[in-house]
Amino acid sequence: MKFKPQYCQVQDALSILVGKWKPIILLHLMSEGTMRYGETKKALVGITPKMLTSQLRELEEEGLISRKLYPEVPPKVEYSITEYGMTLEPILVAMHDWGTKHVIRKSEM
Amino acid sequence: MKFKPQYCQVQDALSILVGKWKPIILLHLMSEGTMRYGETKKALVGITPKMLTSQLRELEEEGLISRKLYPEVPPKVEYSITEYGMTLEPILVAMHDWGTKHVIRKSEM
DNA sequence: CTGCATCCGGGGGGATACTG
DNA sequence: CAGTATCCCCCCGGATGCAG
Repeated sequence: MKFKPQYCQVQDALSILVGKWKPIILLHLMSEGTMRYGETKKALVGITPKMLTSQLRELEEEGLISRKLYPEVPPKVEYSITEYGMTLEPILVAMHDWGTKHVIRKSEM
Repeated sequence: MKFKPQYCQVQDALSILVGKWKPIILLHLMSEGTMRYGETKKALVGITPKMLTSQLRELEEEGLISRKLYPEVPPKVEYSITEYGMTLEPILVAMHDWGTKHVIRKSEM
């Protein structure tokens, strides 16, 4: 094994992904490319506007996604993943694979 | 891209790894195999006994690590990673790789 | 040596209502 | 359409002290 835990930056990756909706937002943007606010809201069943906005803002501040505002009426905002955001793909893929293989049976608890 | 976000279990993996010290504890146990309580405490600079215990307990409850108590005086407790815990290795490796490549410059902020 | 008990503060996240 | 504004609760994580 080639870990050097003492120099471990695992926490950095984790801190970026922590947030109830962040990983799934990133996955959506990775596969869809670009999505509008309402589009994302429909995709994330159960999310409140406040949460969606805050999660998007934090992802944007980290440089993982970009926000493009069209000065129109009605308003139009598009979110897309950045190159930097794409670097997280291997992690999300690993988590996605793990999640599908090791389904947690919380419904039985 | 082969994601199906609507069936996404990414959150499951994330929820298991969330905890200030969990990833690094798992990495240590993955590389060392077995560690005593005090050994782990020395490895995790700055952790308090309470936190170490709580994180270990939660990892144990998830079935990721196992706890072996030796009824001796003084007490001796050994923690080791389980097979189930090892299934998280790809995720932690991915996060570790990402972390070392994309070092976050928070010290400059 | 390996914990548990207690007190405490901050913030992530939920529900609901309102706005340019 | 794309968000704000408020209120509120839970629980993570820190500090300190005690115990078998």
